[in-house]
Amino acid sequence: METQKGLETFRAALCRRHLAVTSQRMKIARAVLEAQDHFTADALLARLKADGARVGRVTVYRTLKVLLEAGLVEERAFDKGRVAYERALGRSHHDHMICVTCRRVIEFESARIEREQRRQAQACGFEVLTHQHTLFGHCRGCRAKRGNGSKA
Amino acid sequence: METQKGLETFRAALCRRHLAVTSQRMKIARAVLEAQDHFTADALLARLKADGARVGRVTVYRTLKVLLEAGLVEERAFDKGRVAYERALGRSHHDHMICVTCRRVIEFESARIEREQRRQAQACGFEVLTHQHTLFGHCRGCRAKRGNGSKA
DNA sequence: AGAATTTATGAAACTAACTTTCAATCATGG
DNA sequence: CCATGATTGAAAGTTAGTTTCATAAATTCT
Repeated sequence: METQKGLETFRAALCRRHLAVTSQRMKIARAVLEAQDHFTADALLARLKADGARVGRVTVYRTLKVLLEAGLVEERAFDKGRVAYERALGRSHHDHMICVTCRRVIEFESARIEREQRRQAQACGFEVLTHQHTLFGHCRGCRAKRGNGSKA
Repeated sequence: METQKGLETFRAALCRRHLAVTSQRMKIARAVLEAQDHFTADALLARLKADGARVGRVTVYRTLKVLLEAGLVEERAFDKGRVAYERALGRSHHDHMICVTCRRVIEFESARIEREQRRQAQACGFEVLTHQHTLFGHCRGCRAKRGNGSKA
């Protein structure tokens, strides 16, 4: 499974930063690498606790930072005031559409957009590390339910 | 000036919502419509207070919400945990590159990206209301200063 | 005009999402 | 088995934003 590769990368990241491989850190990393969708730090903590792990909020945040810098998770700003995390390993880069009604998240990918984005950055002498591209609107389902007929 | 047109739109928005045109609301709207760059709600409040206006935080937030729904300002999620606002009137839509070192904000515009984005949304039956496209990285200046030579 | 009713305002209290602090715990080497 | 240093997490602090509610201002009624 991909998780194993991720855990190795995580170990290496800890090593590079002279941090010990502890059971808490490994548990958090494993939970993150196995996550199937977006999650908040607090949701992650809750899940770990529900699974009987003895970890604190602080350690979760600290470990997420390491995972982030190792490129194993990415941060998203879907809702204001809170950060959503998303596993980055084993998934191609993608962007998001958020339904403002039902909060559903639809992923999309466009090589054309990525290419044009790279061109734009290059023109400004800007080196892109990460990016976020999010569309907010109404998903098909919510449009069907109402507000669809007249205004498009 | 564009500000006048914005104030008219704001008045109309207040009217539509059966809200009175008060001096506080007008002062806030004027400050927003005259803002040249991105600002946070608290920074706006501080500026108004510095200018001698007697307004409270609550009224600022409430008024920003009206301005937002009237399309006169847009929200941005540049830094996590805080919302930046940006005047929307009299400016064409644009996206941003944020230098993670110096926090400089560079604006860019790409019809090609907008078009492709619309295509992607359409393919999913998604109706786009707003979007945000932000690149995080190193600006030309910060690249020149260091970390440029070897790694690209 | 003055009373009654409605609406707006903002200080203070609250909340949510983190972050910082620090005493206790744990691991490792000697 | 003790000393040293890293790790942990509870509790306190911080920040951005929201809710509550008493007061103030405006509007309507008579």
